[in-house]
Amino acid sequence: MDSPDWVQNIIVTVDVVLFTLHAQCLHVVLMRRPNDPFAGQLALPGGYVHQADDVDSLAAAVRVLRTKTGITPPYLEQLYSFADAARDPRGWSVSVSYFALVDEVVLRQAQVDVGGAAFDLLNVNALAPLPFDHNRIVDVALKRLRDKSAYSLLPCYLLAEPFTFAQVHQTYEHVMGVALDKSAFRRKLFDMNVLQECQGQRIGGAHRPAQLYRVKPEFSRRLQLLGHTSGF
Amino acid sequence: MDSPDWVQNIIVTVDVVLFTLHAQCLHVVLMRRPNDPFAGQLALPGGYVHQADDVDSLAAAVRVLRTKTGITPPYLEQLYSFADAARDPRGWSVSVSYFALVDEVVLRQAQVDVGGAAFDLLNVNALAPLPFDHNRIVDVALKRLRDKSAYSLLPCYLLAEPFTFAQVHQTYEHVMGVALDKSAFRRKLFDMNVLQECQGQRIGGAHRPAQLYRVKPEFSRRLQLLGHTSGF
DNA sequence: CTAATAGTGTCTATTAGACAGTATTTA
DNA sequence: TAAATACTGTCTAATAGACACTATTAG
Repeated sequence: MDSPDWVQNIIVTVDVVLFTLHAQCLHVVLMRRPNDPFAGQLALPGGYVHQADDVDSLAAAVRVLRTKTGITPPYLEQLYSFADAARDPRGWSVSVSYFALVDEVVLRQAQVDVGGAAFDLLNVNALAPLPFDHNRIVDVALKRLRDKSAYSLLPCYLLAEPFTFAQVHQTYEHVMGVALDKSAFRRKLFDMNVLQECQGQRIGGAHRPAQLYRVKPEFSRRLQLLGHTSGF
Repeated sequence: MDSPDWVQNIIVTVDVVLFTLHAQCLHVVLMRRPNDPFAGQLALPGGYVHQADDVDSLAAAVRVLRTKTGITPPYLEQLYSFADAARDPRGWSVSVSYFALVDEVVLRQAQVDVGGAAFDLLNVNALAPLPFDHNRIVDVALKRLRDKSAYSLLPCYLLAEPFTFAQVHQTYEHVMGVALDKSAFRRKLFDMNVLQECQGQRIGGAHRPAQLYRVKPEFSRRLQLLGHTSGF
């Protein structure tokens, strides 16, 4: 690196693509921007990195989500960095982007806690034009989520625990956008050895009750916040 | 994003993990730092983003590599962003990191053009302690390279064209660090349909000459500089 | 019993590893 | 011819999809 005989004046932000499952479809959480640029428009939750408060960019992402949405998601992973002169009208900027998963129950509770309609959900299959390069960020996040879902337990983080095998199966289908053979999927899922059976059975209609599962503690929840490119 | 009622003063750099194959082992290109911090030590080629010159972080990475090593690598991909308060003694910093591949012939030619021992090679299996968090960056890059090599033509970019099947085979083995069955590898490689035969045959010892190949133009070389998460 | 959903077994087509065999060159 | 390397064919074990089957509940 050269000596700084010229001055850098680059904006550094974090943005989070927070996915959830609503009405059997993947949705992205969007917030109405309180300030310029693009005040009043729906955009990804994001914000400046605070040098004094954030030890690193992950901490910044966690803080932004907690502050703006009230959610601390069970899964959060760095996605990509979008860094160029044109993406923000204020000038050269870096967005260190993350993607996150949360179940709808936690999401709705947070929405109540924060006091109503703080954020909106948008179906990923019918995404409105977003400010900055946020459409591109969502596209990259969606691709990453689908790619990783083929060999990981990621979609399980979209479900409230405990959940049934059928719920997991449907969730993978909704995320991947294709039908998955039940039997083959069952083998693959349980061969991953990441779920554990729960006590109690699902009550429902006039049908055979299903076994309940949760993610094993060692793979579960906020542990994922640490390693940034772990397998699951 | 909130209004900037406080001031950001974050250093934004790019760093590149440039791999090559030397003496049948993966090596990383390192440069002796001309300035503080860590002046005189070997480190990854990197530098400040120049807001005036670089349209985006990829352009910054290309410029840094060209300027410092004389190399424009055939493959260059964003790796990860390392962004925290502690990695650089000068303060809160973001390193948008890239990884790149180049063959040793191009590398040596660049070394001559630049005028001698501008850079060093370090075997990835015996990596010295590096300044900043560069060891961690190399680790992440190495993992990414190995993961992607299992289902892509990435290791081909470590070879000078044209090359033989045997060379490709050995290169994959050196990158992955395991023996690969020749016959199965052959099927897999050609099923990818990314190589094309060349005129002429390799001359060598008193043996049957091998067919020569190159990467098909549509998958080849600096096209890769564009799409940032393409399959190959 | 029936209806409905949960869960299992089994056949088959495809794939990857192992490895033996054939082909083509120079000396 | 022999020696060396390039390339191909075939057997087999593991895998994934398709789909038929059994199991367990409420009414």
